[in-house]
Amino acid sequence: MLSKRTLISVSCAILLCQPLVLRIFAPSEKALMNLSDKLTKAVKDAVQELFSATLESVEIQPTRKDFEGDLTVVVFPILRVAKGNPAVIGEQIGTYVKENLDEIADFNVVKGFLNLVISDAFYLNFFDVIKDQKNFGHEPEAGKAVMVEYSSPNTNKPLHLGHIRNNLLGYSVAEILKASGKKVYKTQIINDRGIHICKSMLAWQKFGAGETPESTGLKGDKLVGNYYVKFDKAYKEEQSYLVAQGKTKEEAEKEAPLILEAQDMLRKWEAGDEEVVALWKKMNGWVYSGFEETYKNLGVDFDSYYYESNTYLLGKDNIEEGLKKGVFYKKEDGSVWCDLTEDGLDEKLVLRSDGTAVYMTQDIGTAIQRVKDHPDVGGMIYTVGNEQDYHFKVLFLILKKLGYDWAEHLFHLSYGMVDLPSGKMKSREGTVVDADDLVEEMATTAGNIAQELGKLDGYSEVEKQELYKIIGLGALKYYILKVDPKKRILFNPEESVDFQGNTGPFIQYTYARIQSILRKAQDTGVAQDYVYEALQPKEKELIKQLALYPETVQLAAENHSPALIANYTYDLVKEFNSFYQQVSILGADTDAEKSFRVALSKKVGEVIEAAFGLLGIQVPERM
RNA sequence: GGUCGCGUAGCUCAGCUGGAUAGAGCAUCUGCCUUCUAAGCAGACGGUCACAGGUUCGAAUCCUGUCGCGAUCACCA
Repeated sequence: MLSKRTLISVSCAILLCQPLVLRIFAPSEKALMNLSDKLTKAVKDAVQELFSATLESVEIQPTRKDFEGDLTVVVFPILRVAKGNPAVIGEQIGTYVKENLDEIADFNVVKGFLNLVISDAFYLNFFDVIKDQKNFGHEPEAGKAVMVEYSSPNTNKPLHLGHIRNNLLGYSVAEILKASGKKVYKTQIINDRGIHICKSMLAWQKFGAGETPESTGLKGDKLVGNYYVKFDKAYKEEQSYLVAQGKTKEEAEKEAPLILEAQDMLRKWEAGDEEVVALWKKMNGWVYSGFEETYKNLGVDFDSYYYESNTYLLGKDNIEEGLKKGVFYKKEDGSVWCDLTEDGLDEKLVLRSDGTAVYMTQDIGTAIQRVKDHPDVGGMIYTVGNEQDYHFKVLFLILKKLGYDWAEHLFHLSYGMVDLPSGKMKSREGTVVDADDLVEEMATTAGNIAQELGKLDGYSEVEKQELYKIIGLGALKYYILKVDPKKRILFNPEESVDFQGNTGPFIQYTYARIQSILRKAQDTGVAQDYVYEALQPKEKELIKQLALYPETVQLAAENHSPALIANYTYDLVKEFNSFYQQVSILGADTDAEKSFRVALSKKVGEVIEAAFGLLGIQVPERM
């Protein structure tokens, strides 16, 4: 049920009450809307007229490939109001619908399925409507804004493959929501304070010998990450020493000088100690510029940043408020709790007995602060791994209890872990797949393949490198985004990501092919206008697939699932390649055919580009 | 142990709100480049949809239970 929580309840409602294949979202696409509505109405009328019975709803689905037809009416549910043989009833309804709707060219009945053939004229008309439409399938902004939080890294180590999934998902879902008609704010919360940050600071202070990104040539986040690892190593050594002296493991962990020093540093930081704060600023600055570079490489961006160093004290006032409202209660020791047992959850601490905040306190405060900062926000999406499912369940419930209207529209975009064949990635054990390295490797692989194929004559070295990066990133992003976010991903660095079949490069390749045709069409002066009447089967299939784009965008937004966009694009591209193979475009027999096919190819290219844009994947002119 | 999620072809994944013979890609095998880019197309092979019940005219899909994998159950974040 949680996964059904959605920010776009309006469009959701539209989708639910119109379970039809062809659905409309822009006024100019009325042709399609009319068809699904008309068909539903016609079937109802048929049942009324033939059987004097009233039908509540009509189940219509796309006709399966193995049967003749475009849309199929399932007859079985109709049997409830009209008793009889499904084949006969199907035949009767089919006859009625064909007689009463111009768009229905023919029909056939197989078992309880009434397959309807839609006229070429209808499809041609539809294509004519969308042909020159900019932003086909994307809706203009309307209603309340949505805030999408993603990335949210710690500033003590570089980004890795896990962050990549987070970033790609968050960015893509944000873009999909925009396309579905939402104003979106992309944001993150940067975990820039706390004991873990002090660890790398302390290690740098002790062992760093004044190293800087400039002096070492290392990216700032990498440099700081190294010191985080160094701290851990030295800390472990101290522990072994203490254990050798007879201390227990737990005692050693607590009493090692390094950890005590780090804790001392944290206290100083919280007290605003100038020297510590200066060091903190310097090292965080290094990390931020390192992150910026990675984000830029990945092609993701943000509209605002929230820093935990600013927000970690937030929420206490809200706890006070909650106490007054009776949402929370205080225990004898002064700690504050929220009782969620009636909701099937536990009691949750929201303020420590010493009055300090916990993670939950902060998240409550930050959520409220965000809406204050952005008054048009009506909901939020948190892109955070599924290990925090419980945390967000509790957070959302508490915010609801506190009575915020936007709390009804919070969604935890929970995703599965990215694991290696060896198991979990562990930064301390050096088993992480570094984000920058991976992006670079992907580009290198793309370059190797491209060189073998040798189709890039005339490209400069710079252009080639740029292209390799587009393809490499395309492969990586598609590989990650085509999987349902909920599922965990097993990533094997030994087996490189595919570049053939259901992959990003395959789709990019198709796009490049289309551009090649369009360039030639331009050069040879193919006419823009045409009069076309009879569609080839492959042409029809392509138009049908194009027609699915608008609803796919809405569905992806509703389900917060880039995977739906990826799958759609793959289907479109497969359809196009099949068409490309079977039907000659520039070598068509007549000018009308040629013009129509060029226009069709152009539109397919535009939709590929738009859909891939929603995944954050670029498309190349050649490859 | 409680709670949540996942389990579909050798591998990686689709399968919408229950509907027709469960679909793709990779891998293996067969064809197709003197015609628009072969990162392609066409085809073959491959599945007790984890297991057992139930609801239904109809279940991979919904319900219950079992098993397996993962996550989570802190005055950590």
